[in-house]
Amino acid sequence: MTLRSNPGLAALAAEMETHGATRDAPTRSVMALLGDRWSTLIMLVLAETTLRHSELKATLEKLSSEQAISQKILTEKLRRLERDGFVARIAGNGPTPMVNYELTDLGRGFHKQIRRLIGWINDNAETILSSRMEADA
Amino acid sequence: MTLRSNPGLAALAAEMETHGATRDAPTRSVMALLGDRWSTLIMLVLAETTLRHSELKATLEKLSSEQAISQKILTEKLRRLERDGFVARIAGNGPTPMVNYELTDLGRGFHKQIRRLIGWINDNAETILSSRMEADA
DNA sequence: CCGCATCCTAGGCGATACTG
DNA sequence: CAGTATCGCCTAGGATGCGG
Repeated sequence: MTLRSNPGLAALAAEMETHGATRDAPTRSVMALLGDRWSTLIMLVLAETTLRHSELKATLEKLSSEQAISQKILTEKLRRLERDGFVARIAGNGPTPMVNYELTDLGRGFHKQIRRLIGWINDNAETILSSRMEADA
Repeated sequence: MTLRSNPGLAALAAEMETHGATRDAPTRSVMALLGDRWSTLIMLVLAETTLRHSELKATLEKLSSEQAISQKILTEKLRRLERDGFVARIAGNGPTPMVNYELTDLGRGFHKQIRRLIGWINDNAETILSSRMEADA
């Protein structure tokens, strides 16, 4: 099974090698969102309702038993999701800051994929857990 | 939209909070595989063919334009995939080491999910890239 | 209320050298 | 060939304080 005989895999691998520069294939950088600490959870929350920055932070705090997200990271993650077009940032123009975040159509599409993925993992959780218990024994 | 009124999200969040201890819900730890440097690529390769450790390393090197995987990391990743039951390790009992790795049925199922995910990202790559270009401008 | 700058820590990852 | 041990880098993430 050489590289030459398998262009499909090579193409996939090439996509996976890119890291998010403007013109790079987005495969790897988008998949990285699934692995990081907050991005997925942020999208799960925003899929339910549009929220302001502070409300979003509070909601994540309620949902997160261990630790709250820092403002810095929340802003960072939202910026990144906004850059990719998954989240829209709507700033009010009053005297006091008032910034709303919501999923775009693209974000909703991605959210569906996330839910499907979580569904598969849940469907196979028993198998995975029993494998772990056997391995750790 | 309180936590109480939204048990579905709370359940999802709870799963996402766990980190891979033996009895934890596997959601988060499995999603983390999608984000790391090598796990996904390893599964893409093993989905095509069973390989020995050294062959796998060589294949990953060919596919990876930038950098090769270190022996240490390859072993580490394989151990983890094996623990979760995605990969099977088949050691020969001859005088010279001869260890084959292949996907399990569970691993093949997971691989299908990965391909589906990559497919969605590719289908939406144009949108994502144009969003990035606009954001970076 | 929102975001930025600074400093800090933990963990992923890699290079190298060494065993059976 | 397969795996382990040691070392060091780099970056995601967190704590805190300031500015608009």
